[in-house]
Amino acid sequence: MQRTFTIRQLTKEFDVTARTLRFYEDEGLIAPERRGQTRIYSGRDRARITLILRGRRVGFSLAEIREILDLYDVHHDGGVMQTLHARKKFEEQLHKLERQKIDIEDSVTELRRAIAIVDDAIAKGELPPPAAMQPATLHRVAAE
Amino acid sequence: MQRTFTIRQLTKEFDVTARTLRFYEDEGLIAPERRGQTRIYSGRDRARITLILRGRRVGFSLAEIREILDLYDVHHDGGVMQTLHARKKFEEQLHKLERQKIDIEDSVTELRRAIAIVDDAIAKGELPPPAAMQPATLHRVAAE
DNA sequence: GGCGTGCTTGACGTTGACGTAAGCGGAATG
DNA sequence: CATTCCGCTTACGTCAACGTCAAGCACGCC
Repeated sequence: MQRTFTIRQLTKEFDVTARTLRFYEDEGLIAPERRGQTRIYSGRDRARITLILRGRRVGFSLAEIREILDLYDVHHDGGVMQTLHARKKFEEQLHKLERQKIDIEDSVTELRRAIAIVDDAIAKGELPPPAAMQPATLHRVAAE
Repeated sequence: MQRTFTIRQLTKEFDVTARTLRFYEDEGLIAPERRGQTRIYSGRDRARITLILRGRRVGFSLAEIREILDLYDVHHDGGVMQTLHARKKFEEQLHKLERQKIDIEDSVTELRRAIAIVDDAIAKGELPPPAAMQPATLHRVAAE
């Protein structure tokens, strides 16, 4: 099992450009070692990249992602207050995510409905009835 | 029950600025009527705004949102080919959302774990043990 | 008629998240 | 030894999604 990674390996694994990884470093999100000039990424760096990219996919800004990463870095110098503050921040992120989950589930059911309507129309009469689906779906949303 | 809305009503309801709604109009995402100069938003416009904002919250770009809205607008002039194409697009969006849902669920369980660790540390010995949580969580991710 | 208030249309500014181009430093390969 | 790959840095460019003025009309009201 490999303990360190080159920048190329990571760009291929995560499908991002080297520019992106260097940018994240400039922003202080990761801090790979150097052998001379060359960056050497550790497993920890790799783990952080995983978090960053997943955060990105679910719509977090880099600033928010930085906050989360910082929370994981609360170490020895942190008193109880610090720890409690971290806990609060974690919960905030949690709530945001759960809200997003609901949004996604709503969107999913809506898309399933739309697909079902399309399938129905195709199955029945080749061409779908003119205004069958667009008012139906949109006004259901409007009703809420 | 009211059938039309002013721009102010909608900005308050959705907590966005008027600039944002006008911007969406410039981008062709909504098309309110006019009484003279003034915009009059219909229930359909309102429904589309709901979709736009929900899309935004789950991380879609306006371009992607536009695509989805366009799909709902496939009407009378659409043949079977058009309809099938729409169906395909719907399914693409569906897959993207389901992928995001997994990302979110992963993040949620991770956050819950982190919170549990914090709580544990607080409950046991006031100050959390120095390097208890940060390597634990980050290396679990790295292990995958 | 003057005043404020709300809505309008430009046009330019801003922020985040990178892309792109130019040029240099090693190292490996023919 | 010259070339060809990476990789590095510095600096400017870009695109999306609005924000922020500036300036103007239409109105209701005192």
